[in-house]
Amino acid sequence: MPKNGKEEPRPKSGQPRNGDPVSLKDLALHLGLSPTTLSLVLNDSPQAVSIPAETKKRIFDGARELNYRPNYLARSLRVQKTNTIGVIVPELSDGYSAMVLNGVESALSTAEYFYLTASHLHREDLLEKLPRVLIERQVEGIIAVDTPIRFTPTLPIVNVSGHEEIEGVTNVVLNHQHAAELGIGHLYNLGHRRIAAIKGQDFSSDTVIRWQTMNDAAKKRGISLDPALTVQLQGDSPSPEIGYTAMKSLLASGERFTAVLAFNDISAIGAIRALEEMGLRVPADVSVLGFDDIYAAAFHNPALTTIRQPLFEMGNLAARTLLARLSGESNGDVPKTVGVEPTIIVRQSTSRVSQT
Amino acid sequence: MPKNGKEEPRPKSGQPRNGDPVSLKDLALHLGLSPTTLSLVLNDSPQAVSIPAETKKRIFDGARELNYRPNYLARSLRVQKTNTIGVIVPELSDGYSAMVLNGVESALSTAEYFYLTASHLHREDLLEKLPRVLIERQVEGIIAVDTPIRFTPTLPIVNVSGHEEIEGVTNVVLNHQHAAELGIGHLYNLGHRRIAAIKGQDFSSDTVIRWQTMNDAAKKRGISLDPALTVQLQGDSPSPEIGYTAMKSLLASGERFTAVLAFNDISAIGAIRALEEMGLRVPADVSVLGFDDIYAAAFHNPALTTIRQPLFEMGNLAARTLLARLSGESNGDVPKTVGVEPTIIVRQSTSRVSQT
DNA sequence: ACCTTTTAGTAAATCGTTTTAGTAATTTTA
DNA sequence: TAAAATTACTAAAACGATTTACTAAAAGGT
Repeated sequence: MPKNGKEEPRPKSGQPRNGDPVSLKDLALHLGLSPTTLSLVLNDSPQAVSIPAETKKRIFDGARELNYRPNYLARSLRVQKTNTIGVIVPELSDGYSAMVLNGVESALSTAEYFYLTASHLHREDLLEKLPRVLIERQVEGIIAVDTPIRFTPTLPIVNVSGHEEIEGVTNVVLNHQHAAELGIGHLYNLGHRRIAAIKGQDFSSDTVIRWQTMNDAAKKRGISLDPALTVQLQGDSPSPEIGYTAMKSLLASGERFTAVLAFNDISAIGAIRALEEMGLRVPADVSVLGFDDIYAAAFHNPALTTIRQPLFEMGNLAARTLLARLSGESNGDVPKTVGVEPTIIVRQSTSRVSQT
Repeated sequence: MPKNGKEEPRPKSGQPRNGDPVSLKDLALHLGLSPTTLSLVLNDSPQAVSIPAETKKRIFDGARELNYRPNYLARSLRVQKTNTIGVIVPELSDGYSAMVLNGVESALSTAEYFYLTASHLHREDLLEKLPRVLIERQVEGIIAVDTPIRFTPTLPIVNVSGHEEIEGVTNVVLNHQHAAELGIGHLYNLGHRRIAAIKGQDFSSDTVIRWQTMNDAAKKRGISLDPALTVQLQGDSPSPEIGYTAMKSLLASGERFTAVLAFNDISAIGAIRALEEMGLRVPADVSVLGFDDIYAAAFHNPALTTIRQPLFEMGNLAARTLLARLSGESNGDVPKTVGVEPTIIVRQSTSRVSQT
């Protein structure tokens, strides 16, 4: 027969059994001690040295018995620290963001940080609103992925694939010049001179720099990327569809080319489909170079030659950089950029230009 | 010349300009009003009717001017509501989780909820720990994705592709029986009788039920899935690699078959590579049936015939179900399961069994 | 002219922790 | 044996909101 008169079965919807959560005060009452003592002991504070081991044990046992769980909200409010950051991505299902997030999480989890994710879907209103609501939720910093910064930073920001120089923002960037050298160099060395290109969408952070560095690398070799051989991805679907559509429209123009520089692997895969529907063989008739090296790249048919961008690493680095800024171990200085290196993975979608 | 003596430039590391955030008290002081009044007005509480429009305007203007942002922690603590849920997934980069998450987010954002994501990486310690720390962070409910429930629910849980019946847990499940009928039916109707199968890993929630329903569907047609033609995926890489390895080992056994039932599209893609390396053509010599219908499936070479699982929809439904339970609009009842239907997408990786 | 109602607010309690500043009892030191 | 130090705790003030219960002044009703 239970004797505590407090127990009114509060019928709260959806919740399975087990009454309301027990607070520190509840536990203190139950043990006949003050909340202060419990807090000191449970957090192993230096002031707890004077508490005898027996009392400590009583406290730990009581906590386990009553299934005490500290309320992180209350704690965070008091200590002014949430161990939470915000992550803003364009969209989750595009593979790119997921890989970066994976790296972010890996770095955060070892630091006991959590993160709130928000997708802006390229909508201007969300680009303005999401940082605000994340800040209201007291995130300590924000990692943006392939996302333009449309607000004035009031806390540490790290932007993966960001290229704008903004006070308070650290950009994690690929060495695009090197990437272009690898890509153009590879095609050039295989004898390709008329190279078609699929540019990224305007909303993609990398579109401009990629286009520029690719052009530079081409010029350096005495060739150029002909505007007549260039198409741009349209729409924000994460499917190969848009690469397919882009290549279709290029093919419709009747221009001739021996290689295609795709903005990413996804669009390369779409482009290959379009080429093959036209009766063109990859790589025999046209070489296709991807970018990113997503999981599917190695197993596509033909396996994609691609420029590998270390997405996990970039996310990981972004998180580590942010944590360093938060912990103050970077003593106050905000790196403008941190860089990562691309590599070229040569597979079956590119080959020497045919001799005919 | 600034005259407020309060302004000591607190040199906090990493933070760009702009002093400490302004609290309600700060704003109240600045306006010569009490925090109470501001709170009433800013939240448009019924008691604010007696506050004249002019004062209201003063408050709103002041809030904008000082860039006041309510502290969500404090608010949540007081009103005992966080508008936050936890999401537990095996891993982020496997495509499956990302698609589901996308659906989850879509449903949550319209309800002004945010979510904390955590990956358990199939580690037992994390399966036990993650729910606990999420609960400490006062999430109102948890969505688990393809994840075993290793704890006693004390708050509403929705498990996407969960199959255990647990008090307090709603499972969002595919109609696996229907899926098996579609899959086996399709292959059977094309004349296939010796069907190889790639089973999922033991840690995948769907492995058992899928295997069972596929066997049932086969039996119903007077055939059976021969254990000698069955292999299981090994390892937790989200790459086609493991499908490739599985198929390699099956081929090494020398058994003959005309079709392969893959656990998912990713492994189907790996399997196709292994088959082609053996000189077997897909679908001419062997038909391959995928599962999921990920973005890459339609653009693979050959395009994958696959059983579509509406992952976005499942995530969306999971979130909507959880929100309904939280809001109490489901008045307390906890649906054991909510179901979604598969469809078969016939493309180029399956064909009529050859007449030879 | 008195009572009631409305207007325009405010003080204080509260959410669940952490932390600062004590205190009373005991033990140690001089 | 008195002063100082240690031991074992606790009361109360934060953190930044929301909310309940007030109050004082003005307006309205009769």
